Amino acid sequence: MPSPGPPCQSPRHHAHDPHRTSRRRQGHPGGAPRRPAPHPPHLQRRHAAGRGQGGHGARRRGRRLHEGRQAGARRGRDRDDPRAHRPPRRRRRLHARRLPAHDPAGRGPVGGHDPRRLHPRPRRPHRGPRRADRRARRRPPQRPGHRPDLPPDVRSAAARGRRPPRPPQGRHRGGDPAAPGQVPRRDRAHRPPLRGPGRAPPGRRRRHPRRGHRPPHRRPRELIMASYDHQAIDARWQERWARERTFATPTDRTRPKYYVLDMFPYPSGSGLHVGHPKGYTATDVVARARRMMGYNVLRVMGWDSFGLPAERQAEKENIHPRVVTERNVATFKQQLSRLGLSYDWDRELATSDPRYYRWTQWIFLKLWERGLAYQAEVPVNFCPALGTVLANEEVKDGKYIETGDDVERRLMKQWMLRITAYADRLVDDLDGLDWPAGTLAMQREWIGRSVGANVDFAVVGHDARVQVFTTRPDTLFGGTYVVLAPEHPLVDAVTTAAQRAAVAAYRAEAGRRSERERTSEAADAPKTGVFTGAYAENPVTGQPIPIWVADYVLATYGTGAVFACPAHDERDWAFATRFGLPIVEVVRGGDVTQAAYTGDGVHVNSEFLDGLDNAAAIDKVIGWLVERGRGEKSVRYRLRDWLFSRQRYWGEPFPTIELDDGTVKVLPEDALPVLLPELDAYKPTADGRPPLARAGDWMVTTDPATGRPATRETNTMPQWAGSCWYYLRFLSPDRDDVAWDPDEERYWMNVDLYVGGSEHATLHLLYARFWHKVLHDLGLVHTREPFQRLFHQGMIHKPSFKDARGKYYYDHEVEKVGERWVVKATGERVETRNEKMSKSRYNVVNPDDMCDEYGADALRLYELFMGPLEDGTEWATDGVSGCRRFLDRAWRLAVDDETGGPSGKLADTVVGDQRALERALHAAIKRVSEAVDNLRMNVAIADMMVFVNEATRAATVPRDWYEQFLRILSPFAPHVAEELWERLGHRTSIQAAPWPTWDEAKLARDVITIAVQVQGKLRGTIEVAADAAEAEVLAAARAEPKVVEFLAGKPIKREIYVKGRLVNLVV
RNA sequence: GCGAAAGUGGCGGAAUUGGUAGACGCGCUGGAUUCAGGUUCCAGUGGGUAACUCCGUGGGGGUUCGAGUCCCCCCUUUCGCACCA
Repeated sequence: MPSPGPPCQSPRHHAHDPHRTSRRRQGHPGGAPRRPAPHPPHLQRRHAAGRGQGGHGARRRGRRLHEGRQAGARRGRDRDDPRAHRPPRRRRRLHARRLPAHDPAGRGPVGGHDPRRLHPRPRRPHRGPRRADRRARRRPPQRPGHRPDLPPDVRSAAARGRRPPRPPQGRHRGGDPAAPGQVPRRDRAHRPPLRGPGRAPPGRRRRHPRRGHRPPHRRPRELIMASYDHQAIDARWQERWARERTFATPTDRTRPKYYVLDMFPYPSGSGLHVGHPKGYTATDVVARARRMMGYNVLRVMGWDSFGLPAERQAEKENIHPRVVTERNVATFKQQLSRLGLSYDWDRELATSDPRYYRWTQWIFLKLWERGLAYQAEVPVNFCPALGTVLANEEVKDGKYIETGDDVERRLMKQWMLRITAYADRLVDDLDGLDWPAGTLAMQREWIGRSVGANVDFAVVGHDARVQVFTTRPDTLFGGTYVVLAPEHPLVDAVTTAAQRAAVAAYRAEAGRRSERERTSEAADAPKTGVFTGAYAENPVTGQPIPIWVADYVLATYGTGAVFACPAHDERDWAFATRFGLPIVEVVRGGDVTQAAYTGDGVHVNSEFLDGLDNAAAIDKVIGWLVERGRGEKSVRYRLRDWLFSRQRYWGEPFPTIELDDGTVKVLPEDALPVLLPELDAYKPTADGRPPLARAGDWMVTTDPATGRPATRETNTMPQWAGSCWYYLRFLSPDRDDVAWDPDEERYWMNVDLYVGGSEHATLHLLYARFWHKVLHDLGLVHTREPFQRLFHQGMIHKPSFKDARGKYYYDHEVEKVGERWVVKATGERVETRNEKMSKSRYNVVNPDDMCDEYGADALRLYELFMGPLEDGTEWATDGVSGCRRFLDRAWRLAVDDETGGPSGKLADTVVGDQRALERALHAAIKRVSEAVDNLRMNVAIADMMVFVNEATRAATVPRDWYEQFLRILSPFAPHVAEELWERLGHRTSIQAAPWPTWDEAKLARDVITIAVQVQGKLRGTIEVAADAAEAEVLAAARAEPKVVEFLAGKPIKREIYVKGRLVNLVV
């Protein structure tokens, strides 16, 4: 898909972050191998870091040094990196001990003594940076992420960024000069010196994030405690999953299948931001849960890797687009890998790989064979800035939707695909799909099928007829004039001498206005037009009516001519009123002197149509016209054929040649793939031909059939081509003899769940459906539609800061002064808006940073916890830490903070009355199970939190219940879940454990609370047995003291009882 | 302009689809633990009020015993479409 998150796309964005680009370049000299090595991500990382001098960590640190006053302190702390001189392991371990949680009930693993007494130096969680440290570093006032306090938002810097230190707790700090409100808590200068050598350095990982600088040996396992070591655990399980091929696609065919697919990304140079993984995480939860539920799951990832940005970047750096692409893919893959997504990486594919695009070319041959591909001299949208043509769909308001570059009309010979031949099926087959209603509507609208009639109007005094298309032939009796588009071929012929000058002037004027102006200036602009002096004969009344020329009639739609019925069409009404043309009512229902009436109604003034409603009148009049040869039924579409060529290098070459006599023919299948030639430049040639024309040797060829000289096509296919069928290639990506294996296709298709952004609602999804239907007609796929269920994840937003010139700033470059935001350096005012995250808006949050700091599981949870999957929400890094705390609590249920061993909290049996805990467990199982279907992940996570809170409060937790919980947690937080599962003694992956089931009976309560209302207002609650009879409940309600008070002795007129919910007493 | 969706605490969001508004998380307040920061744990947290209570789901009407939920009008935001005959 060209643009997963549109903004990452444009090459101009690269310029904004030279650090990153250069860092990447250093880290991956020569790009990454195409078939990635099977190394787990963390290992790859190490390699990468090892290669670049200094490694990425150093580089990044260097960058941060510029970021403000925190830098000095940070650097200082780096210097006494305690890891440099670690104490012997044993001692470390003692220091690393975590205090046992306070146990109010006096039970638990605390034992007879308090280790604190033995160790004057308190230990702190060994793992995981402490929150304050993180916060301080992560978002010093000048750091990004820190300004959630947008103008309307009151939780401002005062509350967060500039929060005063906690007031002294008692007298210790009574005399502290650092009085509350004066000294930012994060100011390290005021911190007492801390921690001995055993202390784990807080924030360590942040300063030496993933690349390089890893400690020479791994932290011993027993030290992984209360706050679990996410770095070690994430890496360990990712490595293990890769080694054991845990997510390999199953080959047995006895189980039901589930094909869950993410819209594959265009690997832009900007890398991922936290907006990308939202959909991927959701599908990962579905995939992991479905596996546990016994499904064979196909879960794959690939790259939509042809495309303009790589080509432009290649020009800029003077390297091959392939190199740029490989570099970007390596970055994307590395970032994705850290999230622990359960892809079968063996099936990774890239559309720019000749092994892939060979088959894209092959499908083109099929389209050709079916007569669906043709060349035509057509007016195209040419974008001079890009040097290429664009499909209609890629142009909006005269600009390229991706970059905003201007687009103009030109006549050029182009490849076209006859998608219009499938228009009806593309509309009709939408009916069986489980897609968002809005997307279905957009597709229907885009295809724009309208059913109506072609009607012929004879021109008075000429041997010519004007054919019009109309959806309302029933209003022909109200047709009081005819309008031709300015470009209509009959204009010249019919215009009278007297009107010739006026018409010519009008046409010249209309010609000067671009199509864009004419359409986008919209319906509200006053209508313009000019009379031709000619008349046409109304085919039903026989009356002569004037012929006008007006640009509200489009030359490109229908027949370029309409008959006007001002009484029942708003545009005609506006035009007729302006130019004093007659308005004749033919459908009752409105006041046509005031406005057009477009609704249904009884026909009048219409002779043989009188008394009929719209539908019946339409039928009847068409029959009447057909009988007399004056018209016919007709269906028109807004959809046009698909302009399928681009004047670019980095795309699929067409498998076609042109012979010396101008004949165009396709190459045979065995000539595939037609490889892209190597070039030394990727710009168009001096004479304006596409870049491929630079490859003289490649271009000149012979017709394999006849041996005659021929030239190759120098256009390439658009980026949509590769994404039209990738879901099929995933079925057998390693086969070179077929595009996909038919048996695999029969088993796996169609895609059960397809998740991606709504920006593809029309383009990609329409094109892919079109190809799929062609393949279906060829017997190559067995389903009519490719994507049974579609879901759009919402966009993630963050505040952006922009000055009057449109320049964006990072949030650490601005500050809030009073109610306004200004640039720190210059004091210039900036405007702030919540915008979708993108590199170009300087408001991205990098998932790598989140993984470093909170771990992949916390990030995954937060992505889904933020809100409904389909909604856009504002990113709040604090929310990630909340999810991390939830995981920590879940961890502590099983793992003792003190020893790193079993917590002792897990019991073999139920102890006492634990029905509340059991209810929470079953509620969570139910909610999570349902979420796998309805994708309401946020509430599912909330219910798991309830269980953990409940379990934390409990003295003991039945081990079996805890394990059930771990299993439902595992799709969301797989690393932690696997680790805990293993620590509980399981040898096999939690992925192999069956999905737990819930019991509705366990969700019930014996005693329920009933709300009691008087006059509909809540006055009290009563507790009754769940199975209490109505009379009993009502009696209890009437007896409730508060209720008695509000009844005030008045007679009860009515008693309403909603079982299990409430009682309402009406007096 | 047309169409669709949505407006709920300081914030992100719940609410069994007409039945106790504010689940869960963030933030905040207090307490315990701590030399201390942090962590962890406990308690609190829609607004007004000393309290009784009253007011609260964008605004205004309405239906109903009962409305965040249904109906009508208006406002705002987001996304589509933009003279498609």
